[in-house]
Amino acid sequence: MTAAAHSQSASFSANNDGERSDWDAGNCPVRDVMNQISGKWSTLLFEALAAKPHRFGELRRMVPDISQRMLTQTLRDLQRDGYIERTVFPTKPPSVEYRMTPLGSSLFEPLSKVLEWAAANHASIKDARKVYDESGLA
Amino acid sequence: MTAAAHSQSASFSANNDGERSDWDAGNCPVRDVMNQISGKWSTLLFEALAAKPHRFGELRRMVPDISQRMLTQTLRDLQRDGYIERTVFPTKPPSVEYRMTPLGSSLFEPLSKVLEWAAANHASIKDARKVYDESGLA
DNA sequence: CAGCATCCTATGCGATACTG
DNA sequence: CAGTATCGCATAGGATGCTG
Repeated sequence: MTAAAHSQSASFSANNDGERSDWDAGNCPVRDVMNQISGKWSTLLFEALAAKPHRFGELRRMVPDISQRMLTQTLRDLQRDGYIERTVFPTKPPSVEYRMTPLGSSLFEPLSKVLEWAAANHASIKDARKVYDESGLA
Repeated sequence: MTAAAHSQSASFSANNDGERSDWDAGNCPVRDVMNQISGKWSTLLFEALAAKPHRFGELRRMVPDISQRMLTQTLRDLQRDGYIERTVFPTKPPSVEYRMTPLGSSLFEPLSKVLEWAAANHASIKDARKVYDESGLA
């Protein structure tokens, strides 16, 4: 179907039957997926795990600003959606490894392109903001 | 630099100088850009405007669940970042047209790939969630 | 038609303290 | 080491009513 199923015309709009506003919540693929990967830390963790698996403490050091609460929670959410896999090694003290699943890797492919775009065009955006803010519309 | 500058190793982690946690806020391109496009409605509006320009009321009908408050605000934010352009036609009553800028289109290119992925893999994700939730870890 | 102003709630996220 | 449990706040976003 591609994204075209969402874009213009009558796809997610006109419904002359007068029912189903079923695009709410988990029924809209775009929102359902974006909602997850758009968390404050999800993409950073994707990047961190893209190259190779890492342990909890490693991820913590790689993304220094994250709180352990959010690290735990974000990892759980990503695992729940099937993007990453959690493996516990019953050593003492325990060690836990997180790695991307095939599903996660397949998402990261297009996603990484967006992240590259972000890095490449960050300056343009900051410029645009400056222009907008200084045109007296603030 | 690409996304690799963010991923593993010492890029955004180890800083033996012991200063700058400057990745906070608007200095991290990934977070700065993602923060915007990850709003609840941003991607839907991107899709809506990708094909052709639209007026306020049209967008409202294309994304029925959005409140006009959020429609206005999201459009303003996207305009501020330089993704879309707002043109007022001084007719009576007034009409306003929104259209993608080149910057917006260039972002939508990689972004649309993610949205296509979302549509294509939505089922897998819902499955993964089901499995996770039913494995008694809920 | 295309908004702006106000009020209110839900929740994402951070800080801190405790555990197997 | 790799978490869990509480508390608290800031803000994204919804509902409603008014305007040029």
